[in-house]
Amino acid sequence: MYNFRAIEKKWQNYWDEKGTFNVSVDDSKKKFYMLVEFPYPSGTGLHVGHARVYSASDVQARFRRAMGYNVLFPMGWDAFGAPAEQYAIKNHVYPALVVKENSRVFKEQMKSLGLSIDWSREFSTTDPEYYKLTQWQFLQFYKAGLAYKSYKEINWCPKCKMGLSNEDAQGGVCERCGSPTTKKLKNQWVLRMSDYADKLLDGLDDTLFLDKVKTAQINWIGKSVGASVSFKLADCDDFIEVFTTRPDTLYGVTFMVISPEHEFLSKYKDRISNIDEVTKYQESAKRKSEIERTDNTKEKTSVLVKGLEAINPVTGDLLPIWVADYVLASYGTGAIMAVPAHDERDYAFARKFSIPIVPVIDGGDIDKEAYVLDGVHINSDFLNGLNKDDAISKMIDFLESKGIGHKQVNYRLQDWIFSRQRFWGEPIPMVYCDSCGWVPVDEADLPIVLPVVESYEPTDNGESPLANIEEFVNCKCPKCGGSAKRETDTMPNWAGSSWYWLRYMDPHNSNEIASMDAMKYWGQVDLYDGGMEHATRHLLYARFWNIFLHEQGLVPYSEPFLKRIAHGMILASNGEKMSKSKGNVVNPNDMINEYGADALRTYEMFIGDYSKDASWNELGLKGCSKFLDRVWRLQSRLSDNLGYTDSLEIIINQTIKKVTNDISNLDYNTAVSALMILLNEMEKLDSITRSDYRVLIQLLNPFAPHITEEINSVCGLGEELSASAWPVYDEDKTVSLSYEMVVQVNGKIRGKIVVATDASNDEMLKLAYDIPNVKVFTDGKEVVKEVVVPKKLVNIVVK
RNA sequence: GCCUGUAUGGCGAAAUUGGUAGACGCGAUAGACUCAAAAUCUAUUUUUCGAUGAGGAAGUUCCAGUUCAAGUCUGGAUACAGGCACCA
Repeated sequence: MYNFRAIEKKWQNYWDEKGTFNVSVDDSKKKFYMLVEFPYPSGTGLHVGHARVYSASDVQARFRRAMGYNVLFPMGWDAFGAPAEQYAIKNHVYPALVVKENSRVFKEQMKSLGLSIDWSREFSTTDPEYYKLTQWQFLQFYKAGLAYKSYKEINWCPKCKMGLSNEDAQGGVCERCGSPTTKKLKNQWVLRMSDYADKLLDGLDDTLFLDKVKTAQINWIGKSVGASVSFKLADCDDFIEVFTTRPDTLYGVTFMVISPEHEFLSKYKDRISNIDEVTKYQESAKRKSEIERTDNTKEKTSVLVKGLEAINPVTGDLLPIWVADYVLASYGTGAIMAVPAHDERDYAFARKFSIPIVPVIDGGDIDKEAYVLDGVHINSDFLNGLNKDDAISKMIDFLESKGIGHKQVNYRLQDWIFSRQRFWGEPIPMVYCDSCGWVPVDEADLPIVLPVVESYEPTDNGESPLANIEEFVNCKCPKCGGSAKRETDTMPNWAGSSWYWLRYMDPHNSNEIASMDAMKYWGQVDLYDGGMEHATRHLLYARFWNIFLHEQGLVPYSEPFLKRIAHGMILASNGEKMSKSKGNVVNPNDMINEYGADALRTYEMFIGDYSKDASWNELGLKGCSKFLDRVWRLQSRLSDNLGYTDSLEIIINQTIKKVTNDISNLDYNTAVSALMILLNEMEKLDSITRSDYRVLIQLLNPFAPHITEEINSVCGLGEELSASAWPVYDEDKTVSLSYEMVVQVNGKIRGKIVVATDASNDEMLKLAYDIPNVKVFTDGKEVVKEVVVPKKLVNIVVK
């Protein structure tokens, strides 16, 4: 066993002292920007899942460097958020100190992995110099009219006095303290992201995101084309507006459903005879999450709103109005027209509450189930006999002519609620003045710094802990100079991560996000690696942010990321998620101590398809450590000769080709396997040349940078690997002169024979028929067909 | 529930995208070296019939289908994973 501990330390110190991986703008070189989602520096330290992702990014960075690129491979910390705040509340420590300590540990661990990061560009989203610019960018959103205040509901735990995510409020119970949660209406800052829905959709065409990532984004935006229709209330000159993708089924509407949050319930409370029942239902809805509310396996609950009725605009029929929580206030108008004959949910609802079902599309048997397929219209007056598309456009024309509806595009994408009632986030730089209203902080007064205090206890009324800190809250109005109060909401965790890749390009610039020169040179992120769990929100927020900055002339590209990929997770050996509570977390430090960083990196690359989850198995790591040991011991076979050994020439060229392609395609596991095969071949020989050895360690270098650099140095094989060009292969020398041809009869293998690579189809057939075992299956049979696949196989079809 | 993925030996996996299923690694078994062990090396290792040979049969979650040929394509089912807007 070679002394990996000393070797790894030696090269890590060497790279550190020399600044080997620090880069600067260099117009003479093409650039490659390798970005990986920066971590939240938790107190538990790095996880082997992190190690896989950063190792893979490092393989890519080292490979691209060898390919001649000027590679930007930076790292930083996404450190605002609840965990640091919770820790701070409990231990009365300023959260910045927690962040400092945690990120120090993370950095140390990353260094011990031998990552080729340019550490001169490190920052944390919690640095005042950084969040000053985050605040500045918020002001640009505000000044462009994209930030507004609006009342939005949040999950609320009355005991913890905290806003909760849906996950933390699952089943109407606070995950932290177990007490029942409710909803609270808060006046929140919101960014007008839905205005960018089409831009976010169209921009995807200019990217090379993985298809599943694109699909996730497209579905999240959820564009649908339909119509807005106004239903007049009976006895009243007011209208319920609905969005529907099927205005052609208007003749089949027999009732309407509104969400418990619908404004008419309070507006007309005096006319609703069963208002107590309705109010009770509204309360129960507050305890449910949207997932529970829209779960189709659960029985629909609903209350008839007595005293309010709407009128079907085409039939003139009176429509009962129901309130039900499966209708969400956040989608469309918070009200729907129900067509029970042709919608499964409406059908189940109508059946349960004995509401009439009127078929308007021919087909199916509506006594049994809703008919959701296409057909011609019936019972629909002027639409009768038309197909779906024609009926939709004719109905929209009709609605427009009557002034009670119009064509409309609807999005699932909502505006971005940008307020959090937390201490540990970027303060939103706004001031409320009784005479001037909301006023933005003067840009020159940024950053609005988080105060250093002893207690971060939450408030009783749902305000941020900042609201308790008077010296923070009280200020002068930037406009009139009168006394005013600061906004105490802070920004969501997503804010700091919505522009961090720009900052890496010019991290010490104190005047602007980054200089235009730096942003033009480093350009778009060439490869952005992150988890699938961030493929919707983070990626959409970041793209929205960047598109906006581009429109403001602040950044040179509209789309920030050229290619976004998604890696899998590392699971415990039993396939469960690793978590502290289950006690199954594997610490990379322990693995590095026992097997070395090179072995850990190689194993994590070899463990399986990078895009898929993989279960941890220490025996696999042991195997990779053995592999590196064998590479080390190959030194004993090293001769003084140069040039590839004749018998290795083809496999060396094949391996260069395979490893090059595999790393480019992120097929790290098969690249490692190809290197193992090459090593197996070399070990069969008594001696290998210096060129043989050098090419092996060059190809292995991105995976195991320390041991390869050491072998290269002690054997004097050539220039330092981190400064060497990637080996090239000769295509002609990747193909051998002969191959094993497969012979099938009726698709079953009946023989194999070695054939010259350049054999003609006729020669292949002749050799196939000559095989004794093939004769057994063809003799006396009629040959129906002969299939010849050059350089592969022959299939003889007989009857 | 909805959206998106995934499913291959005892285990992690591969398969040039319709052309030899199981490369490579782990584990296991047997052997060499050793007083012995570890380490290392060699051989075997999908199941089954056959004699440990030649060879045959079955086999990529399940059920159908397309094709000379299906892990790969089509339709349906099941299970698991990720996301569902204040976890990061």
